[in-house]
Amino acid sequence: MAANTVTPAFPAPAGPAAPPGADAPAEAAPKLGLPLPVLHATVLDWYAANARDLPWRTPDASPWAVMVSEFMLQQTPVKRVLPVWETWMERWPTPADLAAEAPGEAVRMWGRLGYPRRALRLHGAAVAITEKHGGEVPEDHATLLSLPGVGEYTAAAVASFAFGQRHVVLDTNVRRVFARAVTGAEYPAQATTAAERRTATALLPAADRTAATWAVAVMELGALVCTARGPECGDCPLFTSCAWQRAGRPPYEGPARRGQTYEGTDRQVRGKLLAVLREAHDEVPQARLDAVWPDAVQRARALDGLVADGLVEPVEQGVYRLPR
DNA sequence: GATTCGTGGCC
DNA sequence: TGGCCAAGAAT
Repeated sequence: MAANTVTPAFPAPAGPAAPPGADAPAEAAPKLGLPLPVLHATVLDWYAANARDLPWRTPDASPWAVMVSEFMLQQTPVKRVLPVWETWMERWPTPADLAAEAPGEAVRMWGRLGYPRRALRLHGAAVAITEKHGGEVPEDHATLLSLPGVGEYTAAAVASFAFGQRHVVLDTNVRRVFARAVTGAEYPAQATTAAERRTATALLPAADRTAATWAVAVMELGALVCTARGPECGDCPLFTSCAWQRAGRPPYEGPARRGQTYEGTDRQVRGKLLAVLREAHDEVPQARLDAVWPDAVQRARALDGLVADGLVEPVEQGVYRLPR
C-alpha cells in the first residue's frame, strides 16, 4: 500500500493530542468500546499514512473537479474513473465549459464508464450551475441536492470533500465499515436504515474539517481494507475493537443480496447501441444499429428507452445521433 | 421499497 | 467459469 503523499485538504487537528471532550462527547462509541476521540484519531492516523494519491483529493482540486469525480465514482471503480476524469478536467475545467457543449459530447466522452445517464445528468448539473448559480458549484447541501444526478450521498460528499463541511457521508464503503465494526454484521442491509444514519451521526466528529476528513477516511478504510470480499483484517486499525472481528466474523445471514444479471438484458442492448453512437462522430443509419442485436423487438425497446432518456436523438426516419 | 440503469475485473 | 461487486440516483 503506497504511503500517502497528498496533503489532506482538510487536515485534522493532531488526533492523539486532542484533549478528551474537545472533539466530541467522551462517551464510548456504541459496541466499539472506544472513546470517540480515540476512534477518530485511530482512523484519521491510518488515513494519513495510507490514503491513495488521487487527483481529486489534491489541495488544488476545484469543487467542480470533486463533483465530476463523485458523479463518475457512482457505482464505478476508481481505476476506471481516473483516465476519464483526467480527460474531462482537461477539456472542461469549469462547469461553464461543459455547459457550453452539446449533451451528446458528454455522453461520448463518458466512454465506457457505464450508466451513461450520469453523463447527461452531469451536463445538466453544469448547465444549472452556470445559469442559476453564477458558474460556481453550490456549497449548500440542499442546493447541491437540487442538481440533476445529485442525491443524498453526492450532495454530502461534495459539501464535505470540496468545502470541508460536516455531513453524514454514507456510501457503500462507510456502511460496510460500520456494519462490521459497530454492528458486528458482515454486510449492511440492502437499503440504508434509520439506525445506520443514527450510528453515522453519533460517530461524526464535532468540528467541520475533522468531520470532512473523517468521512473520506472511513470511506478509504472500506475501499482498501474493510472490503466486501476478502477484508484485510490484519491490516485494520480497528482490528481489536471491531464488533464483527470480536464476534468471530460470523457470515452474513440476511436475505440473499440481489445479483445483477446482465447477459441478454435491455441494459446490455442499450450498451451496444450507445457504443455505436459514441464511436460514430455523426449520424448513424438504422442498419448499423440493427447489426448489434438479433432480437428486433428487444432492440427497438432498448432504442426507444435511450431516446426517452435523452441519450439518443432521432434525426429523421431511421437515422439517429447523440443529442445536441 | 423495489427496480432499473453499464461495464469490467476479480477470486 | 461466473457470481459478485464497484464513492448511487431516479422513479
